[in-house]
Amino acid sequence: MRPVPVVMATELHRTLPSQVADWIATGIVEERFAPGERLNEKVLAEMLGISRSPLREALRILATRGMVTITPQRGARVTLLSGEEVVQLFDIRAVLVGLAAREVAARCKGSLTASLAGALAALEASVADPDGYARASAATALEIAQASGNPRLAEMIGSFAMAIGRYARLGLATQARRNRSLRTWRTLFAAFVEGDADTAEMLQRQLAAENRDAALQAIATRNAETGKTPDKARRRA
Amino acid sequence: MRPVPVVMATELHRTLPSQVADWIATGIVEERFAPGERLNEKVLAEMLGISRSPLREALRILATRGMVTITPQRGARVTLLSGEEVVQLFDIRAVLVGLAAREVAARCKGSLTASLAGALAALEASVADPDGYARASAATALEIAQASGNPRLAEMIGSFAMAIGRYARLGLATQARRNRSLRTWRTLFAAFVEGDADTAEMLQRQLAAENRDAALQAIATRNAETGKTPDKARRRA
DNA sequence: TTAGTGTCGAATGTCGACATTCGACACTGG
DNA sequence: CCAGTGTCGAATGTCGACATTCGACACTAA
Repeated sequence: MRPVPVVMATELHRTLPSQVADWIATGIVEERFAPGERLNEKVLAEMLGISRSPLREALRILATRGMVTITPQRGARVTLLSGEEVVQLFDIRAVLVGLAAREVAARCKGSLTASLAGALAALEASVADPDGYARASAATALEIAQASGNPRLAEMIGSFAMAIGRYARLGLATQARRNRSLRTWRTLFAAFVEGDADTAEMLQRQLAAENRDAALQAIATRNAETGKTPDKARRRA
Repeated sequence: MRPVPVVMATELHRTLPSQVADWIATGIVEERFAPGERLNEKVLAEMLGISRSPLREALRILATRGMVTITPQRGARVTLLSGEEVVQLFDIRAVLVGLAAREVAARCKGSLTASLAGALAALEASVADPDGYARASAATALEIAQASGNPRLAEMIGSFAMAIGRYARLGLATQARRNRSLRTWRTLFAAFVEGDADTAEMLQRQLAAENRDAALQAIATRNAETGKTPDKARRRA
């Protein structure tokens, strides 16, 4: 098999493991790697034309983002979450974005940042497109996180977005959900300009909770259609 | 230099990088490695009698815990946090333990778990001992996190405890602070048995915020005595 | 004296190979 | 026919060596 030229040798601005991690992450998001799928080190390394060392580091990076699960002596798999675990991750994410919203409200009192305004505009523009709105929603949360002035918080929220993005999309599949979501976003941004930190945190957590429930329901529906019990179907690919 | 036998070859229950990570982490907590100190891969590997491969993985593990900062092409250092960064980490930790407290209140309504009761007893018993109380405090937070039924949350709170433990100790150095802290703990546990999730979250966040402020003040005091501006003194060891 | 530049050394990044461990399949005995 | 066991294969874990890059020091010129 000839190496796939996804990693440019001339692209010097990032380290090799980091580039590889992003490539695999993109593959996971684009569903080229299925949840639960085994990630063979040798195969992937040869596919990319690199050694196993940087590949292993890439897998570790993805493990910290929660996108890959590494089991000692048994290798790495694309993380497959049970319904319960999805709920738990959504809950953690909810309080994190709540904190970010609180900080933004305390900072942006009076006027909105250009990037925040742009994020809201993107939400308004994409409300009819399920996939686009999901992307805009995640981008807005990340924008808020970055505007919070807490880099570590932004990093964590970004990681969660990657890990549960697949499930977040499920929760925004219907037009009714997106309409309701957009309304809450508008109220949240209003709280930003008013500098109301408590309300901002509450709204952001409410939004995350709604997304959680909608995603969970979508998962349950899908499982009922597929006839599977994914909580137990976590062995073998 | 003869290898230091800190890693038992017969200890099979954990992987080598994990053991090495814990050994270094212990060294950091016990201040055998100073904040900002360079961690030379070759030196450490020879010191432990292992190769650089497992050592590098250990450093990556510590990086995910926030105890070590890895800069590409420049190696790993023991994380040295500025006052601002300490505040930011405390803020994130505050909402995480708040979520844990909320879950515990929803679950433990009526009666306390044995381990939770034990944690409170340990707090009561160690209120006169600064270091002991700090340990008991961190242990209690971790106990609550584990009792929340959210493993990922518990893992994250544990990581934060390791990363900011040094600073948390500073905030509990005075008897007055410990007395006030213990009073809040008592109220929090009362909220647990009453099943009052909102109050539990509020109290836990309040406790974390108090610890944050006390730690920050202690840092400022220490810096004034040392005559340093640590926010800028982050270069070289 | 100082700014700039070149070289040197050391540390990290990467690689290929060997060692070890786990899972699967087949075989044997009951 | 089934349970148990042994062997085999493949994948991960570890290692030592080479390649590359960054920082430090010394040298030169203005």
